[in-house]
Amino acid sequence: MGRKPCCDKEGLKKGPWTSEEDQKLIDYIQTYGPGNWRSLPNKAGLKRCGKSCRLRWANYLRPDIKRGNFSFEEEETIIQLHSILGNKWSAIAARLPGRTDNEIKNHWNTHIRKKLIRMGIDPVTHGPRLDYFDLSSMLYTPQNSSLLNLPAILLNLQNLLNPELLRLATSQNGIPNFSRIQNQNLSNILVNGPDHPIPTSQTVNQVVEPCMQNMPSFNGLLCASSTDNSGFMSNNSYQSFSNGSSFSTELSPLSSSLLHPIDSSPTYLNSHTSTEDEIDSYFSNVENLLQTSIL
DNA sequence: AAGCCTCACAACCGCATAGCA
DNA sequence: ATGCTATGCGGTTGTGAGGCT
Repeated sequence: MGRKPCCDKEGLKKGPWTSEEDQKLIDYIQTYGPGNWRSLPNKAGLKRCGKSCRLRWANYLRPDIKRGNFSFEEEETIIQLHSILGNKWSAIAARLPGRTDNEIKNHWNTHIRKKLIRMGIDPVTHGPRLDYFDLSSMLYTPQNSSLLNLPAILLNLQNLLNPELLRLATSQNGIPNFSRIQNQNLSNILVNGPDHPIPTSQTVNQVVEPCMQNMPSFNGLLCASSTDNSGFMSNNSYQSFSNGSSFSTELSPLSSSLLHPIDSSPTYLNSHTSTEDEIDSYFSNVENLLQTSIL
């Protein structure tokens, strides 16, 4: 004997709910409570299956649902939880009062996922994307001497680094020839960001680790910063950069202080929308600038 | 103005699982 | 222990709005 369908498909309405249907469902649930979803449609006078009623109530009609745009803190929380829980939308929703799993899932797929991709972060692993940018040509062109590598690396880290700490680190650690480049306005790019943002690259993780070994003060430089919803880097995201794309399995307390940016300046973490053409153009400009700065 | 395209979000579908008889 | 049912969950699809050509 096969499993009975959750509801009799005959004569049941599908598709968008009308305001009359919504009102019937609200009236019924306010009077009797949700109770048995299977029998609810008949009792409430709805030609819908119980599943559809439950979904409509849970995702749209429930009085405690928070509508409207996701805040920066909410997005940060989602990213952080997703890095730990994966696509466990209901578990994520449980930690975001007023948000439904469906809403979070949709927001992830339509907004957050794309933002992470634009930033060069794999939305599945929360580590650097391996298929997005190949900086090896930039780092190892014949014109490049090895001295070019670190500034190039740092340019690509500008999304991740607190500029003040970056300046401190570069001055304290005496990166060869870097001060000369700074004198030629490269520091402005590092600190203020270019007109267009650059995403984190596939090679960032590969090149940062040796840097970190040589420069212990780099640990702790990675920071989250944003003043609006346009750009962000979650704690786990930058943790994953700093420890080789693995992250703590222990969920840190989701206090707002943890999520607060170190620097509220909107300038250096500038990840507004950019096309791949713009990104290509940006890298081309950076390469030219570096070459003219050093030669 | 019309057709096409893209995006965001609501809703659906099928599977998993908990709970109960 | 087993089978059935209701509910929960996550992936996918459908639809409408807005932008673009």
